[in-house]
Amino acid sequence: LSQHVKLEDVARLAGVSAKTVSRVVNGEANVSESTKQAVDRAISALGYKPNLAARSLAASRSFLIGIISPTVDNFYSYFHALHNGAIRACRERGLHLVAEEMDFDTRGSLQRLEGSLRQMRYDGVIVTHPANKNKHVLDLLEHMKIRYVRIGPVSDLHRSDSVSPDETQGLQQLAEHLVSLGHRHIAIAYVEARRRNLLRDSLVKAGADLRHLQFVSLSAAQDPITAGRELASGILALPQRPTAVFTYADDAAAGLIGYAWEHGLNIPRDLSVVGYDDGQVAQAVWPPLTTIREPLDEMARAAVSLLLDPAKDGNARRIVLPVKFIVRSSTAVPSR
Amino acid sequence: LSQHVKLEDVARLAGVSAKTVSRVVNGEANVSESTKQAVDRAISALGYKPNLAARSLAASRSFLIGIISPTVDNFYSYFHALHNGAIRACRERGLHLVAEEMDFDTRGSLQRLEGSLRQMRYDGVIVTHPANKNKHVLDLLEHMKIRYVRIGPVSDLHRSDSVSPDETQGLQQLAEHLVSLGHRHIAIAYVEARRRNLLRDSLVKAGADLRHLQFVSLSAAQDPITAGRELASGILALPQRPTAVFTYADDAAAGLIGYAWEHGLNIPRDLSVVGYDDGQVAQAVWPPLTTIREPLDEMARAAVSLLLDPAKDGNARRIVLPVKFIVRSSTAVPSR
DNA sequence: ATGAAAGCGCTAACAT
DNA sequence: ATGTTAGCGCTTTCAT
Repeated sequence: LSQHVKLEDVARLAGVSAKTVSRVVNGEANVSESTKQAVDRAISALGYKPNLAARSLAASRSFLIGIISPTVDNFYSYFHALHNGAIRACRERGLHLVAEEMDFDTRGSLQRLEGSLRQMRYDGVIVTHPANKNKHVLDLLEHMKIRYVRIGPVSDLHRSDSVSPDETQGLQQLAEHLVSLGHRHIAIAYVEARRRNLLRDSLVKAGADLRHLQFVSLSAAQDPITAGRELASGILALPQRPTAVFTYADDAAAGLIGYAWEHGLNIPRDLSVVGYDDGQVAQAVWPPLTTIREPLDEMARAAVSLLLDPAKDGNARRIVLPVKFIVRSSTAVPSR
Repeated sequence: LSQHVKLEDVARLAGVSAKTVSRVVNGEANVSESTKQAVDRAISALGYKPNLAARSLAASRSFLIGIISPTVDNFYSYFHALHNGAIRACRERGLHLVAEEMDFDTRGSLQRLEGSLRQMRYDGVIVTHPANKNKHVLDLLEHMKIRYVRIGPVSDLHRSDSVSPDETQGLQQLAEHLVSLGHRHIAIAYVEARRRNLLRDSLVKAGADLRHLQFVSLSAAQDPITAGRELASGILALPQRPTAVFTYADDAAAGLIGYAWEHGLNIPRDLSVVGYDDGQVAQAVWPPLTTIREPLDEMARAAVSLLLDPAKDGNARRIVLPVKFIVRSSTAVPSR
């Protein structure tokens, strides 16, 4: 595939003038069916996508829609928070952020992304979960020679610049918090083995007895609230009920807490609960959640920085930002 | 103010070449302090902003950063949902969405917006709350002759195209739901008088006795969760406690529910609760909230449509989309 | 129905 | 330190 296919290239292949190609691209009338087809064939053969900048300049329209909305700082969700941070970082540098939404289920989403990248010619691209783990997306970006930064926990660090949360310290603080409150029987509900292992090791380091820890694996596909309720039901049925539970997401913790109230338990008196994310839900439930917050705003800013000042050597750079452990009233001294 | 100030205009006023102006704009070295100042003066005198498209084309960089994130459908917040809808609607039409974040507190935010609008040359702009009620923003857009659509409830309908939720039907369903369950003493906690009045009238129409309704005004400035807790505390202290409460936001309902559990009340047995938004929080709390959902995705799509096909006559158009009333278990037959 | 030429507003490369 | 020239890739306008 060639790097930058132009209108002219298409015109040459189709054996028509550039203007005719332009007519086809813009769906103007006055094009015979036969030439239209010839042009369409040439376009898809070359993978042509019009250059947005050139188009905008000539047609004096931008093909961009703006949306004016307020800065929302508190109570946000993961992706929204990343977007906010990136928008601000861009603005400070005279850039703008464009969201490329991808549904990974749909066939053709990768192709659509490629088309979009072709025409937008981004200065750089930030890749979040789950695209940051998607081989096809990363391959595509590299093939198109587009600078990109992955955001979130990633393996193969050499592959590109990345910005990740560092959970070790936060999880250690959490472990010490629970142990110092007197918790011994602690349940860990996890989706990723990585985080389970980190927390397990932190708890042991904080003095917990490995034999008293319980691990419950949960599917990422499941709705977190339902998962939290099922988790609660499982825990309440246990002969030796833990006094504290860590869940992999605030939503799951919320489901757990709801189930507990419903069944006459009092949180945190009967069960301490720890969430993850510090999203909107963390403060909406009662009691508000002890949780862990990723520095999403700073992570997004760091990603923009990496994108904008190129590495001196060719090596992939990595920025690691510590998560923040937040104590609220969903954890307390166990009653037993 | 002139419509489209160009580099050349600045150059002429400053008495230098276009290239020199370009150097100043791009912060290149090799510009004497005196000419730099002269150029800067000319730039601000003319209100010059470089044309993004021209710049991109010449420099072969877009000044745009892309961010690839997944489609998130469930559990979203108001602005995020609007953005999602607009992003998709744009994509379907070969456009892209750029977020212009505005913090209305800061001085200079309007100027920044103006600069951004100048250089982006949006095909159209979607204006959400609270900017949709901001005279300065609307004046600016009109003065710059930029097509815009307001989204959300607006007055002065003649002023521009708009897309609004229609709450009457949804609130009527809510009113009938409560009355049919047997609720008579109902509290309405509101921020906007408009919505309070709508609900009041709906309740009366559904057969409620106006004398049994209680109205509690809340400040929009207050954190909704705290507001909900205070609301709960006020309601519990009442001699004649209502059997149902409507709150203006799910967050406030969440605060209310938390306070209730904490003080030994059972929701919905002792008190039915109704929220508004159907955001992430609505399903995270226990019991999940009976609430009202604005069709944010459709509203955003409608806004993009209005932007793209111009009105035949010059009249402002208005699209009204009904909200959806959603029954969950936070409302039930009163126990008394 | 199709083509040729000019130019959108800026920056790159090369002057001086 | 500053100016000149030639494009960037498309659409417009005007031919044919």
